[in-house]
Amino acid sequence: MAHVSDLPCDGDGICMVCQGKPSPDETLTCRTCATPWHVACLSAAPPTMADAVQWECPDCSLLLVAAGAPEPPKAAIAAAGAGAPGDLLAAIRAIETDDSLSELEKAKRRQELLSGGARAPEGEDRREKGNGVLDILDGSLNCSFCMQLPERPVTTPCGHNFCLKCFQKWVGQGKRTCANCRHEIPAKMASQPRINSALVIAIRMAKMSKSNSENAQAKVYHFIHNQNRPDKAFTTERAKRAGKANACSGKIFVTVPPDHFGPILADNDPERNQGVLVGETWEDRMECRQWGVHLPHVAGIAGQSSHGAQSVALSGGYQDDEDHGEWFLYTGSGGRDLTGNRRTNKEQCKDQHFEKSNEALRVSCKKGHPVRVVRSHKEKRSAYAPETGVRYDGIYRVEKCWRKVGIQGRVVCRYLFVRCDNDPAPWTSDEHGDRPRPLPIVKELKGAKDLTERKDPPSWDYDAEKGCWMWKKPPPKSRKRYWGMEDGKGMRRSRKHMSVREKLLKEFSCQICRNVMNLPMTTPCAHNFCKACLEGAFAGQSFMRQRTCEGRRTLRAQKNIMKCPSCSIDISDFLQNPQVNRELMGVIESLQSQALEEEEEEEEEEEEEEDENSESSEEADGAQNNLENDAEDRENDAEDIENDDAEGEISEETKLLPKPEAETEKQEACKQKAENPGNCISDLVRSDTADAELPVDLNNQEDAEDEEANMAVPESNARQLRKRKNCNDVVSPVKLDAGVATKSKRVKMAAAI
DNA sequence: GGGCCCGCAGGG
DNA sequence: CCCTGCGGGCCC
Repeated sequence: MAHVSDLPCDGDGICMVCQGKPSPDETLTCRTCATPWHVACLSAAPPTMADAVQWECPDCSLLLVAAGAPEPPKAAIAAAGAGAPGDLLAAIRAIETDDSLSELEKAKRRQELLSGGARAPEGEDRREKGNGVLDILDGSLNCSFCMQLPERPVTTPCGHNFCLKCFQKWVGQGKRTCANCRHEIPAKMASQPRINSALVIAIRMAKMSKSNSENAQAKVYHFIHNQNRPDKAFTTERAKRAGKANACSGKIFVTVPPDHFGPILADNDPERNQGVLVGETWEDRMECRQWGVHLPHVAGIAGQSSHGAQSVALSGGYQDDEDHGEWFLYTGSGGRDLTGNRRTNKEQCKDQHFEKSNEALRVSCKKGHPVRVVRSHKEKRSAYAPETGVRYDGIYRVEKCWRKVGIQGRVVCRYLFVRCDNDPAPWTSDEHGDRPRPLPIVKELKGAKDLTERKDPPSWDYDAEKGCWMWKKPPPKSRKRYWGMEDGKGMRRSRKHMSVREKLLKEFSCQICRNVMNLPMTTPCAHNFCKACLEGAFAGQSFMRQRTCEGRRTLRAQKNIMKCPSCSIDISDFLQNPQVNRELMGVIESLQSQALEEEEEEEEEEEEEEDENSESSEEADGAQNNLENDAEDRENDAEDIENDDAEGEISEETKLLPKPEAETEKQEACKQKAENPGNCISDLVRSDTADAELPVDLNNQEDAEDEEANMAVPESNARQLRKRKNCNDVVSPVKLDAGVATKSKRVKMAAAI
């Protein structure tokens, strides 16, 4: 708009344009948001006194043209309790003229209205609609610009949420204050906003309908021996230094061949029988590799020049990369000086050509193969990169590729990737995946050479009838052998519903105390913590990552430096006036009450079930596997059932524990078979403590027990692995310990909830 | 934060 | 067998 340079007065009455302090006569107060503005510095001051009374500041007039929204967001305004933009204004004026309200109350109401309206009425029964979380999202979360639920939400340090695009537009106009409360937006956030993934999950949870169909299918397939690989990458003995830098890459958990194209489905995931879900995050490339998503642990492109490329990693290695989420421009590899002992080098000294992995990507482009994409936290310039670790973002296709002179002056290979996945991307609150979209206009194509575009129909394409992306041609035949486990026992394990309590812990836990966030705050770097953790007990301190002697990662308080506990970015400014993210808090509160209700319901159901035949489930499972009828297998089946339940509802575990004999028997067997009996003893001890603590509310665990609490969720999984290993072959204690560590450290952010 | 160094997997 | 590689830990 015209008011690019317009800025209001700050909290101290200082004009943000001229830095002077105008007298009351020289200021104009917006009738909508009540912000004072310096008349002399306005690009368009009202012509008459009468106009001045009715004057509306540039920000508010901007609000009403709904920056960033293609059309007036009538629906959102309707949801906020007003019928049209005019009604919204009328509502604001009504607040202004209400003498019964104090200035503070007025401001509060104005903000409620502007941020999408007041919360749902207190007395309303949320469950009646069957959409508990959605109700609290009824406007309270909306972006102040477009009045819709934030699309790719970003959170300002003052705790207000906006769409990424609206925010960027605002910042692009030179605005450096929050559109809601006028707090300053840090320069770093203005230039590099990061999507608040916890909020994405919250919004999607709210939007998601309850009809989550479970598609548990079992299929027979071949396995090859993968037992001789440790679960975790481990340090070689001859390495001079410890750590993953000198590591073996670890066991591959999925049963896809290394040249598998497309998503990794439940059929190929005997560990969990759910496949790799969009949004799943791992600590590093090694762990990402273990789930078969992107195999090379240094290279960015996985592929063969004669076959095609299966996956790419975006981790900020090439400055030419350009990320727009649903589409991005990728740079090929090569042309760098890697002489000596270097593995990477930022400097490009040679031209790139379509050869090796660059050619592999071109093959995928020509054939229209699906390419898996992971983003790493190392990509700092992209708003779509995860805050931590490596995240699977789904399937993309290479629509075009070409060569051009890169930023460093040498020729680079370039690829246009466009997303085509059946699941929504981790940054969008859409419930559905991609639809075919027109190709973006790429400016640099003008100066491109060696342009390659697909001529034949793609092998992976959208089926309009079925409404999903799928193979339209047979996928390229694998030239390699399967990874995978020798036994198929994992296949019988069915995917369990995740309880609301578990979802809460998984998606909304504070990264300091590891409990569900209490008064959540979002840092400018888009990490979320409890208010108390950030400013209370740890006031004036910050944290640094540190390894314990066992190699576990902990957070240690570091005095006098205020760095984000998650990413070590300086957040001193934020900590001076940290604000709670009320919207996120609303979602968490609602989920907490939902969890309580769910748990109550389950207790009732359990009581009912107890009357029925308690042995039937075990019998039924045994019948499915009549080919393997020996006693050992029967025992393993029982174990699988137990572990399934342990991974599911927490309350289920307590229920199932009245089987102490079976448990002890197995432990005894393990003890005898394992080289180091200590593992099994600790196993016993561990399960004992877990049992003892389970009835306690997980939220109330002491900080000192953090590590134990951390272990509690993935433990059952790790325990099962260890048991299985112990019963199948003899494993050295080093490998066993390593297995536990991997499981406890893996960050999982399953997008499908 | 930058430089150095390491093992490893995979392509060719 | 050699070369390549958008890792990762540690030291400075």
